[in-house]
Amino acid sequence: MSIVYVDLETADADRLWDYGTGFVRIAGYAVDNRPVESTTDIAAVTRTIEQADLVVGHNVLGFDLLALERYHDLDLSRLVREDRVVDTLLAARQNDPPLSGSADARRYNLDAIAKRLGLDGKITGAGGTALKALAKKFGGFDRIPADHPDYLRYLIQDVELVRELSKHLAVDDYLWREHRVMWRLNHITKHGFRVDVDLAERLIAERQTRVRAQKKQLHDVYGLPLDGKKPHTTTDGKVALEKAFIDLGIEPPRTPTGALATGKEVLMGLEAGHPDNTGLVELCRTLRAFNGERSMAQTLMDHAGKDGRVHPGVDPHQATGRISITNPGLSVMGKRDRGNVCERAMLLPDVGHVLISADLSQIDARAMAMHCQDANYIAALEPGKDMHDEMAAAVFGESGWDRSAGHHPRRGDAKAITHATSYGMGARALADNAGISHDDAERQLAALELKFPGLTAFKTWVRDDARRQVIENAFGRRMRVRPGKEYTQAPAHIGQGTARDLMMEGVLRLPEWLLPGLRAIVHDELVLSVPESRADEAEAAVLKALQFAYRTAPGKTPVPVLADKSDRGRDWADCYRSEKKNWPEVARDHRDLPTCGDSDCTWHLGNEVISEEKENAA
DNA sequence: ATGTATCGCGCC
DNA sequence: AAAGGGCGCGATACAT
Repeated sequence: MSIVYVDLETADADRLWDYGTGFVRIAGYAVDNRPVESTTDIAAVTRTIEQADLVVGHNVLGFDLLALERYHDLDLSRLVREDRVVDTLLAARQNDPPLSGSADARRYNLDAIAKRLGLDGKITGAGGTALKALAKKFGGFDRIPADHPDYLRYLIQDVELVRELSKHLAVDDYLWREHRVMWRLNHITKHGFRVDVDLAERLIAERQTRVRAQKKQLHDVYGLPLDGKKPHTTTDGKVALEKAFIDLGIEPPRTPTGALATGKEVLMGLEAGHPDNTGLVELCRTLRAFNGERSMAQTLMDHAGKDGRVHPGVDPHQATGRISITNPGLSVMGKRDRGNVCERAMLLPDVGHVLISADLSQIDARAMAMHCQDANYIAALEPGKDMHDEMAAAVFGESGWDRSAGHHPRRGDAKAITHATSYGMGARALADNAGISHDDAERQLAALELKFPGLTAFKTWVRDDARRQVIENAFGRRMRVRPGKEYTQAPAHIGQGTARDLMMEGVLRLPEWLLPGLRAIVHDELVLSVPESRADEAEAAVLKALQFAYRTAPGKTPVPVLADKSDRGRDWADCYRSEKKNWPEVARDHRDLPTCGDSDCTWHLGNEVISEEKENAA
């Protein structure tokens, strides 16, 4: 059994996909207990890795081995398939799971882990690690002399840290599965998502025009500063806004910390509360329009490489295991608002391809059902039933609902209640969320406890279990719960964490030919670019992979996992043209129209501006 | 100069 | 006693 510990020094890590030959500069490696070697003969190290029984390194599946695969023909697929890779980053997270929240994000770099284990941390230099200092001194990571003694010392120390660290990390079955999962998902990074650069640049220009006009209005009418990107959040801007509110006879709204609040909810609340105060309504509307301006087009362009694609990172760092797609953050692109959903039109299938998408139905609820085994809850998730209809019937009664005619009249309220049952929402939040009275909310929460006794008992159990701080989901993922937050976090982590792994089960079931087409994963949704000629076959294969029955253990009642597919899209927004049929502009076809009669249309706004300008000129 | 916190937008 | 959870990104203010 030979183990190779490995680390690479490369050009700027952000340029993995478009740097070209020479990206990998030096490799450091050690075989078993032998001394660490460093070399610029990357091909030789690649062969050493391929021949090893096991290769171990920090974030190797997310970076180093991807680089060797891209530039040095490493057969990574085979290494992973044969369980011959241990990524110590993935292992560290399973051994010592992260808390939720940003405060825990820095616990998993090699330096921090080493120090926790009582080992020496990384060599430091001026302004951070020795490596950063060198890059600064020589003008870039790719300009550090490959034989610089500090450079080599840094590399060698990292390999030694990895080797030492690996002795402290357990490898369980879940972790082997996780390596196969991440190898699959990293196809998203590897192939990238094609960007409609012309459209992005057009949207950037249109936004600039809009924002300039809004800033001028805020300046002229209320005295806000003109400079800066968000003048209303600057100190001077807040002073001017507070004065504006007071002049309008309104006490300035505050955030919990006492700062001036300018968020959407607050402003809409003010508008609704003072409909006759026209000056106030005007101010709130102007601020809301300005707040709503985001720069997704700019973000996409910032991350687009020479290949005209973005290669987002796929990071499973969340406390529940849920996956973040970052740089750019595709998981948070707009979908609910009419204007925002069209931002997705900037993302395209490959040439000759279409985009397809499929999402899992109420997957968090199914995850809870598997764990709690509540008969009523499982029954509500049977194929052909609608969870929210069943929930509405459970709490509001069957009266007024004709099952054969369609949805329960209070299905909308029930959606919030489904979440309330899983995540420990209180009566107050439920009342706000569902638009019902506090008393009603209390009654319904109590009714749910009776209707779903198994769910209630499971939540009690897992809250208690979470006092050990680390709980396990159905697949064996370990998740940390913040002490004191067991009541809400423990059930939530089970729901989200198991939902995550049910989606990954689907990912593992995808046929290999589809993997290069993976473009995004948004928690319960997969997006793929597939050849137009094979779209039928691809859709069938994706739905087959994502749909199965799952039970958490032998003898337990299985719960079906169900999926729906979207439309085939010529861009990502186009995938949702049926789902958003009230917004015709979501469809790609609509963009090809020379004009449309809708004054709020995203695509034909430009025409209108031009005609207004013409009128002004005349 | 660099890192952290806060706010507010967005997503599931 | 009461309690929805999990995130990313950008702009700004502030500390070091």
